[in-house]
Amino acid sequence: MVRDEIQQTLQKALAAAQQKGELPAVELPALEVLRPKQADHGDYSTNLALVAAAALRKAGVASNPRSIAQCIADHLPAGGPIGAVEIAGPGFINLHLSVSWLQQQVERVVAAGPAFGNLHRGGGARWQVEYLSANPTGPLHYGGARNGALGDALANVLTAAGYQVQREFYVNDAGNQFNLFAATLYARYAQLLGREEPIPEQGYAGEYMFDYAQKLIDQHGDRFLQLAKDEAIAQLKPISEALVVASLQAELARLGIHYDCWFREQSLYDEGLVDQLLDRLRSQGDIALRDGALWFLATHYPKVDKDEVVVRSNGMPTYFASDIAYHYHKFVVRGFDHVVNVWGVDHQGHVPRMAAVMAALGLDPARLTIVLHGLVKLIRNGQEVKLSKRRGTLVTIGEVIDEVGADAVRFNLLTRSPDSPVEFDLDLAAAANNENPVFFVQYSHARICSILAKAEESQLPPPDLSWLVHPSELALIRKVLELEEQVEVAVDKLSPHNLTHYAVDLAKIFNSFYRDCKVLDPEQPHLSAARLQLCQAAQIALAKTLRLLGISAPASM
RNA sequence: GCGCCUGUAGCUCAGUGGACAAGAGCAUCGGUCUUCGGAACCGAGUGUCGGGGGUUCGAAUCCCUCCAGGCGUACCA
Repeated sequence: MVRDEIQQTLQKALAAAQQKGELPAVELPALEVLRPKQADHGDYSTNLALVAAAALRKAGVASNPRSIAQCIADHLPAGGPIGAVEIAGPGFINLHLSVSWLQQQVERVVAAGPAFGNLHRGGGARWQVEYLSANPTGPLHYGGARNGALGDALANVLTAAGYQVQREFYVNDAGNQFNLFAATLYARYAQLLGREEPIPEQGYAGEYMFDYAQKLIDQHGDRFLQLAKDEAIAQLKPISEALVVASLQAELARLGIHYDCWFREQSLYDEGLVDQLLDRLRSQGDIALRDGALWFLATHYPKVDKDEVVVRSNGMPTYFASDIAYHYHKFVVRGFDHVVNVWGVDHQGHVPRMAAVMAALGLDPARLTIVLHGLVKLIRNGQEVKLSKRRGTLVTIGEVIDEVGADAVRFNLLTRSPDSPVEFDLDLAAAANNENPVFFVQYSHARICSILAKAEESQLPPPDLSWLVHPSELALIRKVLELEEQVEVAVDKLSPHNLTHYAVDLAKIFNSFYRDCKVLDPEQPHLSAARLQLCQAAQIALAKTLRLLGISAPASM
């Protein structure tokens, strides 16, 4: 990656200057390579001299940042990525990339192809990303789209960065909600078959329950009506779970989301893992009986101010009991090096307690990262749409895709940083359909593909990249190369939202290049060949960015 | 009450210590074009970076405080 190379080069120049005694050998903080906002400040810059001057001053040595900068600049080698060097302002060292070096990079990008943008940071470490987990009690409401888009893009980015990533959906099929779901389903099933059967109190009133019930009838006829109600519901549970999971899979596939593993909460009970771990924690003094309930004493661990019930006084375990077993399963049974859980901020209260669970299990809490994201407020007709699965007033992911389109939904949600709350106005999104940045980006991609396709008709000489000297050509090369840094940022922050902004930038810079530089010019075959290869590089970078975001990169539209 | 998050252009949002103009998209206004796909390009205007105080050579960015909104603070998930 370019920035790493620059960083190392600067480090060496500094060391060389210190070794020769031209600069005092003082300890310095980590060297920062910056991206100046202004183009005439170079491609990269560093405040190294300013930092060094401050350190010297502290050590009692008089110093001048500008002369330190000059000294470091004098030790920069020629021939690498660095071209012109300037000392500017109070002592910034501004670095311009060398033109010939930039030209060569185009070939590197094309040679890498779809692998361009991949990094070797992960070293194959086994990571799991768990996202969108929910009760299997119906279609996913729109808020889930943000969780899904974020988790999925995160998994893509981590994979590109060299981690071995497993995508997981945790199916909460063990709790009260799922029992209620099965009981409701039974009632709807009976009703469709003509038997009077009220849905349970607090049951799932949504219309979609009739759809599930109809599917049951299609597959199993009326045979559950022959059974006693309790027995029927018990038998219905696994069948209806499979039904719901299948429809979740279909709904999520429309958003481009696929999982490696659908992990059933109930399996943790079936295997006895929950009991086993509660026993273990009890014997090590982290669980105690209080007021008839069993409590996990989270306050034994740092930053936690509340204990948490694991088994209610009525004998029913809470979700938290299975959460303990679940994370044990992730780290110990399956041996993931690191786990990322993507949660809505409404679960923020559990973050410190999960750290306590990790510690109690003898695991390093740093191996579990919880990415929180703001909730989505859906606006329709200027009014907030309240979401409730139980009352049946939900707007599903599928419905929003119908209105706005999967690519636009993902792009829109991935433009925001996870921290920020989102107000999504359906009318606005639908009305502004053609003005959506996602189409701008996709259009640019289609345009490049069209040029590449057209070029196949013409005979061109082998590309000589030294023809690429136009400012718009060089700007495009720079932007293409930036993808690697953008992937790194996304991994560091565990948020891919910078990539949507990068995609818009890249598309814009390509469009300017397209205006300024005619690619296929019969009069200039050598220039055409070089520009064509640059187009290939741009297509590779743009398609890769979109792929990481989970957005389609159409060749025509 | 306490904790976490958010407050940046008319709207939707980036930027979270660096440079004499604070950025993008949309919207608005003006221009380009006999086009390798005009779903394009070029240009213009718009900001008390929620208010106030502080730290720093340098603050939208760090600290304190206040205001506004969201979420959390259950033997719910």
